[in-house]
Amino acid sequence: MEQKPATIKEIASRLNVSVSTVSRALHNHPSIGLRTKLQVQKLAVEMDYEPNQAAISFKQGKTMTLGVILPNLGEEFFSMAINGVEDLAIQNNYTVLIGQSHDEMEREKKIVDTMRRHRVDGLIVSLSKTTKSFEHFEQLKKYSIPVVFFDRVPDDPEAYAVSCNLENSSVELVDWLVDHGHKQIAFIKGPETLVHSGQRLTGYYEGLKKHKLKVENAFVVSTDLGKKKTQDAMHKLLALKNPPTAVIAFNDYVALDAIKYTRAQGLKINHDIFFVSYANLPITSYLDDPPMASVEQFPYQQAEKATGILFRLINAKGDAADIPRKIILESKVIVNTGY
Amino acid sequence: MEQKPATIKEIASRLNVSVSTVSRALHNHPSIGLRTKLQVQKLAVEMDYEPNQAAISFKQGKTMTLGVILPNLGEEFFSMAINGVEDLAIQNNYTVLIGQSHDEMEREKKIVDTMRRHRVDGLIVSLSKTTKSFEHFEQLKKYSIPVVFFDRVPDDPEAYAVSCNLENSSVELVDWLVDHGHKQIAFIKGPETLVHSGQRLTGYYEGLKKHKLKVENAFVVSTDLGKKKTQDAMHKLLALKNPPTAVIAFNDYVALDAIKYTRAQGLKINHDIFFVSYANLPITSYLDDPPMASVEQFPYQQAEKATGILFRLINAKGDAADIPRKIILESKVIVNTGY
DNA sequence: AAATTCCGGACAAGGGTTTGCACATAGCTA
DNA sequence: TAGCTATGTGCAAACCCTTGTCCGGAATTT
Repeated sequence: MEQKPATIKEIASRLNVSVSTVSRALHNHPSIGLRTKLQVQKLAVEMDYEPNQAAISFKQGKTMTLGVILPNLGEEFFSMAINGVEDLAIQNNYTVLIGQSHDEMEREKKIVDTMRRHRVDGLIVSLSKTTKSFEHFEQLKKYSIPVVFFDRVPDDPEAYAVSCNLENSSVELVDWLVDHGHKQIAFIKGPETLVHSGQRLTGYYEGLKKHKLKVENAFVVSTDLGKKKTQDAMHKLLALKNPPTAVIAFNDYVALDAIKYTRAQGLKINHDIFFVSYANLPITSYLDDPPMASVEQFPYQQAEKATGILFRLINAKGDAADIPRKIILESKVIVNTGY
Repeated sequence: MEQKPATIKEIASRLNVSVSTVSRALHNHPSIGLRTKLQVQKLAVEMDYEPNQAAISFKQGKTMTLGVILPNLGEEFFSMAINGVEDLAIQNNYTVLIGQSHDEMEREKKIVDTMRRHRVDGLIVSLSKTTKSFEHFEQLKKYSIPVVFFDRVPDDPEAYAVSCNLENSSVELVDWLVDHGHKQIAFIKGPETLVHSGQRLTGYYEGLKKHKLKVENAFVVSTDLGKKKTQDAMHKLLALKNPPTAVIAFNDYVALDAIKYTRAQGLKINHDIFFVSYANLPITSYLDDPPMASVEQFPYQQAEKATGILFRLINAKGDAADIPRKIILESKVIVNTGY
C-alpha cells in the first residue's frame, strides 16, 4: 500500500522534466509537445496521481465548494431541494457542503461561520424559522461570498432570492373549495417570520373576497409548525359553535397533524371536514385521507434556479448588474385524485 | 466593502512584527508576550481576519472534512443518520461533505472520486443497493483515506462497519405475530445485494421453526424496494388460494406500498391482513393503518458510532490495531400503539 | 560585576500547484 | 548564411500558514 499520495513534483523528477511541464501536460496545454504530454499522462495514471484539491484551492483562492444551509433534511421538501443543488453542482464540478439549522438561528450562525472558514465559493440558504436578524449573512459580503436564498427567503430587496409565489395559488385553493360547496373555510397560518406566511394569508383573504364570503376572525388560527400548537389550533376550530367545513393548512406536515387530531375527535376526514394544504409531499399519497388538494412549490426547481444564480454570481467578476435579484416561480394547485 | 480577505501577513506588516509572531499570538502560544498578543488579536478582529482553511488544509495535509455517501436523503432513515454524523463532526470541528448515490453504483463511484480529490480525511458510507464491486472503496487505501460503513455494509471482514443485527428482531417479529394468532406469515424480501436481506430472512425462518410452523415457499416473495415490484409481490401473495394473514415487509416504505395496494384490493388492513416491518419511520404515525410493529434500527446511533470509529481511525497514526472492525447494534421491535 | 537563564520574537523552510516570462532548439525565409 | 518564428520547456514567484531553530537582551543568580 502506497503511503503518500503522488505529487506533480514526483512525476516531474521521474521524467526529468520540470513541474510546470507536468502541470501543463496534465491540463492539455497547447504548448506542450505531444510526446511529453503522453508520457506524463501515462505516468500520472500509473502513479495514481490525483491533483491535490487543497493545494489548488489555496493557490486559486477558490474551493470549488458550495455551502447549503437549510432547516432540516428530514423534511421531504428540503431533501428534494438538495437534489436540485447537487445536480447542478456536479455539472459544474462543484461539491456540496451541507448544514442543517434545525430551525435554530444560533445553529444557523455557527454553520455560516464554518462555511466561511472553509471559504465556500457561495452559499445557498433556506432560512430557519427563528431567524430574525441577518447580520451573519450580511457579514459574508466582507468576504465576498455570494448568498442566494430559496423558499424561506429574507424580506430584503437587496438579497438574491428564489421563491414561489403562493398568493395566487392560495386564491385557487379557495376557488377549489368553494367549487366543492364550502363556505366555512378556516386557515391555519404559520410563523410571522416567514415571508410565505403573509402570502398565503393574503391569498386566502383575497379568495374569500372574490367569492363574497365573510371573513371570520375565529377561522384564522396559528401554529409554530410543531405538533402541539397545530393541535391547539385545530382544537380551537373544532370548538366553535359553527365550525368550518374546510381547512387550509400551512403545509402538509401541519395538515397531517391537524388531520390526525381531527380524526381522533371522531370526525371523518374529507367527509365531515375537508383539508387542503401546501407542499404536495409524496408521502401524503400513502395516507387514507390525504389533503384533497395541495399547492406544489417545486423544491427541486427552486433550488436549481437558486444554484444557477449562485454560479452566475460566482463567475461574475464584480459586474453582477444583470443578475436578477428575485426570481418568483408560480406555485400550482394539485388536486389529489388517485387514492 | 472589503475585497480581499485579510491575511496574517497584512496583520504582521501593519504591526511591524513577523508573521510567525502573529500566527502564534492568534493561537495563544505561550512564548508570545501578553502585550503583543492582545495587539494582534485586536487588530485581527478589526480586520475581520479569518484563517484561510484552504491554506491550513494544504499545509497540514488535513482538510477537517468528512465525506458522507448515502443512497438517498429523501429516506427518513438516512436523513436521521446524517444528524448522527453531523453532530459528532461539529463537536470535532469537522465539516461534512454529503453526496447521494441515488442507489446507483456509477454515481457512487463519481462521488468517491470527488471526495478523494477533495482529500476528505475520512468517509462514512452506506452502500447503494446496486453496488456489487468495491474497487472504488479499496482504492482509497492508496490515499490512506479511512472508510467506515454503516447500515448498508459490504460483506467484507476487513471493512470497518457498523450495523444492526436484524436476525433476532426478525424472530421476535414472528413471535409477536404468532402471539397474536397468526400462522400464515408471509415475507417480502429485499435485494440479495444487501447483507441485511439475508439476516431478515434467516430470522424469519428461525422464527417459523421455533414455532413449528411450516415454511411455505409461496409465502416468500421479493421486491427491489420499488413500488412496482412491491405491488407485484403483494399481488402474488393475495392471489394464493390460501393467502397469508400477516406479512413481514422489508421496510416501512415497502410496507406502505404493500398496504396501499392491499387496501386497493378491498381488504381491511390490520383486520383481514396484518403488516409488520422494519425501520420504524416517524411518518408511519400519520397513517390510519400503519404496520402494527416495526423493527427500530437506530439510524442516528449507527451513524454516530460509525463516525466515532472514523475519528479514531483518522487520529490513529498507523496503529489501528485496537479499533473494532465490526460493531453490531441490536435492533428492537417496536409495537405500534397509539393510533 | 560577571555569568546564567529565560522571555519575546524573528527567520526561514516547506507544502502542491499554476502561470508569466525567458530560453533553447529546430525549422524556415530571404 | 544570417535572421526569424514557431515550438517546446524550464525557472521562479506567488498563494497563506505553521513550526523548528536561533538570537538578542533583560532579569536573575552567584
